[in-house]
Amino acid sequence: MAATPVRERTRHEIVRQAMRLFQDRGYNATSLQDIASAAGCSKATVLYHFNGKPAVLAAVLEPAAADLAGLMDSAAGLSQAEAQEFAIQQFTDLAVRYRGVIDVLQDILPVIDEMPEIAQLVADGIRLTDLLAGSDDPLERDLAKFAINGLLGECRHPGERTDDELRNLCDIALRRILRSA
Amino acid sequence: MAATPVRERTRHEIVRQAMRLFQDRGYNATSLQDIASAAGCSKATVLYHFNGKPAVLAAVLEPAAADLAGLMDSAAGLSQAEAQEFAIQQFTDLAVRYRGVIDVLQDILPVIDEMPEIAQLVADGIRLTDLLAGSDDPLERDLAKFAINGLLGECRHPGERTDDELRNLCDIALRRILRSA
DNA sequence: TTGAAAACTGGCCGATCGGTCAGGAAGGAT
DNA sequence: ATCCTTCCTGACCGATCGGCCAGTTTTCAA
Repeated sequence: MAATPVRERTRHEIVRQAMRLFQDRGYNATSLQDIASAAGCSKATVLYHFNGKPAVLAAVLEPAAADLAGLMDSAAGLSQAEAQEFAIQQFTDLAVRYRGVIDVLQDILPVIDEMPEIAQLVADGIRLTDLLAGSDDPLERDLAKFAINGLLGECRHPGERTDDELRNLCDIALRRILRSA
Repeated sequence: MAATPVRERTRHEIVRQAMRLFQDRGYNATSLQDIASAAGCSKATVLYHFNGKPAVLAAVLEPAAADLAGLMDSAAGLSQAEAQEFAIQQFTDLAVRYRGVIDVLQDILPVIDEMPEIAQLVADGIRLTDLLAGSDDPLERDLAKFAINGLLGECRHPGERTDDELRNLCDIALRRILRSA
């Protein structure tokens, strides 16, 4: 088969279990041993495939980071008003699609600046906030940050809401707080 | 002097330094040794005055918890509409007054249910959410939770905003999202 | 001044953490 | 079957954590 399937299979299982555990207990409360046990391998194997615990986190966040980066590219040539509407729609969609992953971000925030592995994701997130603001007014920018914080918190406790319910809630909340409906 | 001033003096210094460190680095990233060093005593002394690390956290949160509890008492006999307006004003005020303490709560959230020491604070916080909703409509209740999450996040990074700026931002954001202005 | 209570401390404990390393097992091309 | 690469592991390391305890110092009322 293409390249080495065994390598990818193990890596994928590690990432899958890490995502599940990060969601359940948070990043800090999940040890490499926890991930290894859940993935059916040894802790040394996890560290063979990933260069440290932050690298595992980066792998977990990678699909969301890639989608967000693509989203920001698409918004490049838009006007401020267009970009805001685009951001509301696409970010709501992104939040729903990666609701579990977003949940993981919660207890990384205090040390997120010390994680070069996800610096691009953070940078894109900040740019998205600017788009959401739809204005250079400091108040509107703060409100956009307020909205994102609310949305991040709302993605916690997955399973309490269906995807459609979450999508609807996010859309309403963003439009109320951003005054663009 | 009244009772034992030496005891209270040490306890107070420990709590003061713990609050500062919890704000700066977060609860989990702050060790008992860090607190002890900052307070100018030994780790054993911290554990002599407080029955474990969660007890230190509870002491740090205590003033805010007491004010919140009093606030909930005051709202007892109000109508739903009155209670909502009351909640918006008082919670904004509370958030500003204890902005540092609220910041501390952030990285406790994943395990907040396993901390009996602050169960009352959590319970009052949930009741406050109900008041803010101003309605039994599930959507409005979710939006209230959304607003609280946004406000919690906004209290992060103290010092970037003055108290008045924060108060104004919270008031505007709450009224926009709760549709009660 | 004295002696008991309160306040405090150094040293130690078991557990757990992320991470390293030498070497064994598995797998595929020849 | 051979051999080299890839994959994987048990054992171990140093550091750090929260917490405990025996014993010392300080405080203060009698």
